[in-house]
Amino acid sequence: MTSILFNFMFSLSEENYLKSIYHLEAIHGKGISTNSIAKKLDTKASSVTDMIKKLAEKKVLVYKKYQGVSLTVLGRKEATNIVRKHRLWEVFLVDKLNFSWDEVHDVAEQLEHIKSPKLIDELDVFLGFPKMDPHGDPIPDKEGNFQKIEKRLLSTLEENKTGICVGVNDSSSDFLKYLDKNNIS
Amino acid sequence: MTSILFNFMFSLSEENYLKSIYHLEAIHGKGISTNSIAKKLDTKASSVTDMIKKLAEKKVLVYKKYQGVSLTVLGRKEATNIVRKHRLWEVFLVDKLNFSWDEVHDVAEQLEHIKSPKLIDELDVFLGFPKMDPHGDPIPDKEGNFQKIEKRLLSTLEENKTGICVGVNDSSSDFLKYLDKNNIS
DNA sequence: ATAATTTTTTAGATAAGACTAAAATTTTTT
DNA sequence: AAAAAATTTTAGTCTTATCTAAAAAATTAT
Repeated sequence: MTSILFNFMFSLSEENYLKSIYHLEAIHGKGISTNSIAKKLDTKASSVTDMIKKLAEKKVLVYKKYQGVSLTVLGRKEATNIVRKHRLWEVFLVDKLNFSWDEVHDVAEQLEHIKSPKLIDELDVFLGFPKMDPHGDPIPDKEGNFQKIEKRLLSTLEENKTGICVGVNDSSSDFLKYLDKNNIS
Repeated sequence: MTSILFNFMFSLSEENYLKSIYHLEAIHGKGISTNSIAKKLDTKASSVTDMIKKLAEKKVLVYKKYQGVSLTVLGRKEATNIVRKHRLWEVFLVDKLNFSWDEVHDVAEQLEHIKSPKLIDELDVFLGFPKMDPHGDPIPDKEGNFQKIEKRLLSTLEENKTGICVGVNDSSSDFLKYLDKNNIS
């Protein structure tokens, strides 16, 4: 009685692979290695090989043995939509349910897999079409477009100069608490 | 990389079994048959036997071969919490996201499995501690208590008498549309 | 350029949750 | 109270997504 997946739908696991590859491509460009995916998902390289074969058959990525993978247009569209859902849910949790920014990640990881186009579009309306999530990352719109935000590392900011902190790279609970203690929000 | 379940947590499938048995007990009392569970979950009796053995080991129900099952206190607590989550999400969808009452069921089926005590408690606060879902069914509170509501069938209502429609037994989309057409809301 | 190391893939195994077919048990009918 | 029918359980198989161990290929070092 495990719920049915249509051809154009993806399992929880497939979605997590797509999202990870998407994030890795954003940093390292095309041709993501098996090992880096394994590290990101805290799994074994052999598991990754199995899954990317399956995802290649589903036309969401291109795979050639020993040469890493790249998302197709379809795969990137799918991944972007998962990111959109994740970030909209984070806004909901912080703006409406009194979550702090260091608490939202695990719950959003679950909520991002809920399948209902109407749900996410209405959530977008309800939240007032936010452009950024609580960590300062951009939220893709329905079509997958989002604004790039000019960001630089706090460590490259000169002493006594000021800036607006719009996001963090390390969203671990510990690091976010450290920022709170130093009045960076 | 399938997400980890702690001992006190239940898989998607386990939760669906608990919920079904809970609903069957509400109608038929203790001692729910293998076949009735199979029908409710649209699965095979042999699959049910496997699962109820597993759930009996986890102490959420009592099972004796050929004699059906009954929820334990722990099992009922777990099931009630799933029902609470389902119905709170239904209220959210209707009150905040412009869903109509005939659209909420499938999405709530997914949302009810999100694991986060804070999420559901804050959602309860955000919605103003609703006592009823959009179908007129009671929403259990944090402790699992809820008010029983006096309900009778519309078919037992005399002609030209009026009443307040608080719920439906058949929540299929077609039936709910039929009600809309006849101005019953 | 060959040896050592690292990465990736293959092969085979496992666990959860479902299935089919057949056996066991209970219930109903006569 | 037997026989027939229905229900439930067992036994064995399948799929998905994982794993370990070993083989293959690519990369790095000497």
